[in-house]
Amino acid sequence: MGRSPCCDKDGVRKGAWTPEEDELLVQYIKKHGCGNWRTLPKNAGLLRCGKSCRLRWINYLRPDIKRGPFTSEEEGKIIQLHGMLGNRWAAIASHLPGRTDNEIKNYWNTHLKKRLCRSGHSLEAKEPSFGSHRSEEKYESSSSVRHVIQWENARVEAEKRLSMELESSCLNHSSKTNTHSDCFLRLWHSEVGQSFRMITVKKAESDSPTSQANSFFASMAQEQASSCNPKVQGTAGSDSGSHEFLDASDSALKLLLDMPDGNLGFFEGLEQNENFQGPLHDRYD
DNA sequence: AAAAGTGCCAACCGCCGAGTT
DNA sequence: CAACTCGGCGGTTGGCACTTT
Repeated sequence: MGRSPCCDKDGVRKGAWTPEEDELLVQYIKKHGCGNWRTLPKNAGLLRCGKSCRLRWINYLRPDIKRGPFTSEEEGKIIQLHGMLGNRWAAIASHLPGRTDNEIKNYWNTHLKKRLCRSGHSLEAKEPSFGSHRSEEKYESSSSVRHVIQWENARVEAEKRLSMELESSCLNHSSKTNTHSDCFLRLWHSEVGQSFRMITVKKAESDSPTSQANSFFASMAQEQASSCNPKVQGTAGSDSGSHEFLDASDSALKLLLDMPDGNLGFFEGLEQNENFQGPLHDRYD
């Protein structure tokens, strides 16, 4: 079931788009819409492959594209969403109107990732470089977002360690890994992790003056919780239900939120807890 | 002033899932 | 049911702009 190339390599232009090409593409789409990307370049008189046209339109020419630097609110959203969704740029972009997945991916790789790595183990101790921009100061001051960054760092580290461990366990023909890192990942995907995300949202709502913009996180978290865990699904729709759920995990979450950086020893005890059964159990066991 | 190094981002590439034939 | 097309996605890269030496 091989996949043929989307266009003939011969006679197809590559590289940067010229203003003339942009104009042709915009005019064509304005007139006819973007129905079939494969035939579009031919019909529009462009020597480009359909994919290239689609990308150019989506990432650059679309009228609703938002230009200019990312706001601190957008940065915060990206960090939180990346913490929840990982590298699912399209999903992240769908929550940031006017921003493209490519733009967000680039922004993450060139700015946010480096910043998070740099701040890595010293988030509590303010580094001068970290707080050099006003936007950074703003979200650094939000404890909820700071906690998400902590979690994001820990999660990325854990994923890294886990992949190394899985690799070495494959080499050693060992069937099971029960380590620090997958302990963290299970916690992240467990009810406790999910409720942490929800509480973070609630905190963000009350911390920030732009609570309306943050309210979408609540639904995101609910969505995540219900899709990840059937136990949560039953209560996801009702306010009272979700409150009960939050109350039940409250003490554990207080511990989590106040946990000093890198102190994963806390998780060891939770492994005994029956609630601490995230989807990763199925995934890695 | 020029070479080397670095950062950034637009665009490409290859893979995947859904839909169609 | 297999073969195929298409749109979409995420990872990667080429080249330009800027900074440093």
